[in-house]
Amino acid sequence: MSLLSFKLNEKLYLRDPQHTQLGQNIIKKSIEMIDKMGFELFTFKKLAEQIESTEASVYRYFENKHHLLLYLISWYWNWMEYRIELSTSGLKDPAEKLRICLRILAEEKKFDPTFEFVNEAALSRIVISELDKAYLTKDVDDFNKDGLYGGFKSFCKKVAVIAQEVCPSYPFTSSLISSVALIANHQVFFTNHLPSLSSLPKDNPYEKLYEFMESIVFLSLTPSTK
Amino acid sequence: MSLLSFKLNEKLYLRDPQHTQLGQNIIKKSIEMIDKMGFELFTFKKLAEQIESTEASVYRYFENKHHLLLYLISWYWNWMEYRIELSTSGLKDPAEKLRICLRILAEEKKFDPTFEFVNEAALSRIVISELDKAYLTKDVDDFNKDGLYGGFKSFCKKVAVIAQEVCPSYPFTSSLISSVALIANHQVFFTNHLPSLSSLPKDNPYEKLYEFMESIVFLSLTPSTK
DNA sequence: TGAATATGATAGTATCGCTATTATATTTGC
DNA sequence: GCAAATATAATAGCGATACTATCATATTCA
Repeated sequence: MSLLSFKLNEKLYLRDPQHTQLGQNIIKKSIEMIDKMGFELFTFKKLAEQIESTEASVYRYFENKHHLLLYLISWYWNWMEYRIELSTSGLKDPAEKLRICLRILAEEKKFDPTFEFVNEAALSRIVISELDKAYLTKDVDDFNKDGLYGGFKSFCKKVAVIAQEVCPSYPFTSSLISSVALIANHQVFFTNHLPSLSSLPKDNPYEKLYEFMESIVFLSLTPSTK
Repeated sequence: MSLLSFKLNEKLYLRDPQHTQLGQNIIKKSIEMIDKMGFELFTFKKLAEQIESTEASVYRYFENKHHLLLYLISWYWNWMEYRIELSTSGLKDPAEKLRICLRILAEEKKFDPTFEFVNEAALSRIVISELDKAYLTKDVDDFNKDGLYGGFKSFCKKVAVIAQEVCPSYPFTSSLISSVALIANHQVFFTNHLPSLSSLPKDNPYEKLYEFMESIVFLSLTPSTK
């Protein structure tokens, strides 16, 4: 059992998967499977076969596969926020803190041994390709009321507060940060699959991605001398 | 029958829906239905009932509902490109042309009587909420090989060429334009449903959305005096 | 008018998303 | 250590989805 675990919104699950062996298996294996086959083809039945359990047992942890996806995505943004806290605590200069946030957003995600049952590299690929499907749904208002998007919203809020310190007079901080958080994902996807939509190098796009994001954010937050 | 029609990639459909009454009904009614119920709940069976035809007949026009969605999205970006051509032809100044492109991207979409059987207002809402689902799929590479994303890619290319004229030395033009094209959609969605992620006013976000996009693009393309 | 083509009507299949029931482990509280 | 509570397994079933197939009937147009 991991030493650290995140307190995720209780409406994301029926039974907390972090606290049982079966639950952790569900998380671990579903990340693997969704990464490999994509969310559409992933089903609780197939998952149950893989973890040698039953469909009914999985349904005791999650209402349905969409809630499981929301759980994984929420976990991801909690993890991202936790890493930003780790890396910026103690620092004073907001511009420096903001650069660290952008670095963390832009960099390639690697396995974090703090959380044994989560493969963050695979999870980040899931977030890249499934994030919008989780949010852009007709149920968005109900889900939002239940706080199911808390992870992403809290992450964006945290970065936006720092950005606002960098330039208190900029009028579009929330939009800028949520846009950049999404851009980080989209541009990686485009680079890999629709390269004509991207200006980043296919092998290791991450450094240039950071430059791109940094220039957008800091040009916006640094009023030019007119 | 409309005077104008777009030449869409032939792999998007099995039989060209623009050229028959049934085909136009399929387009018209599917836009209405997907807008109302969302793509997940939309099925060919329900569509067939609405247009008083049969499931089998619909399948003679489109391989499946995902291809129909790709068709609609492709049509949308063709329409957007056509409007940019209309509005910028004859103009010389690339900065002025680029501003017009951003205006068209940011503005609220209204019914265009040139194309009787397409409700562009509804279609634009579909593009806002379903675009990423259409692109972020495991089949992306196959679809791309067949040219099914041609509409969006061609649109972005056209705008990127103009942007490159504004600032030939900027290294991220393709990324900038594809990002801004997506931002336009996401920010409208966020404003309506997840307002804490947006800085735009809920009633009529379009004017501020334009300002936001304009500032990102022109700050990036206007090298500051360092 | 006859041949080709488009559409309608109907049926069928495998899978999906989910619920229900009952039996068997496993944990825990006393 | 035992009974009671709880978690999981095993199995079945239901309505809907995403198609495919077949055959009959319109419509068009050569």
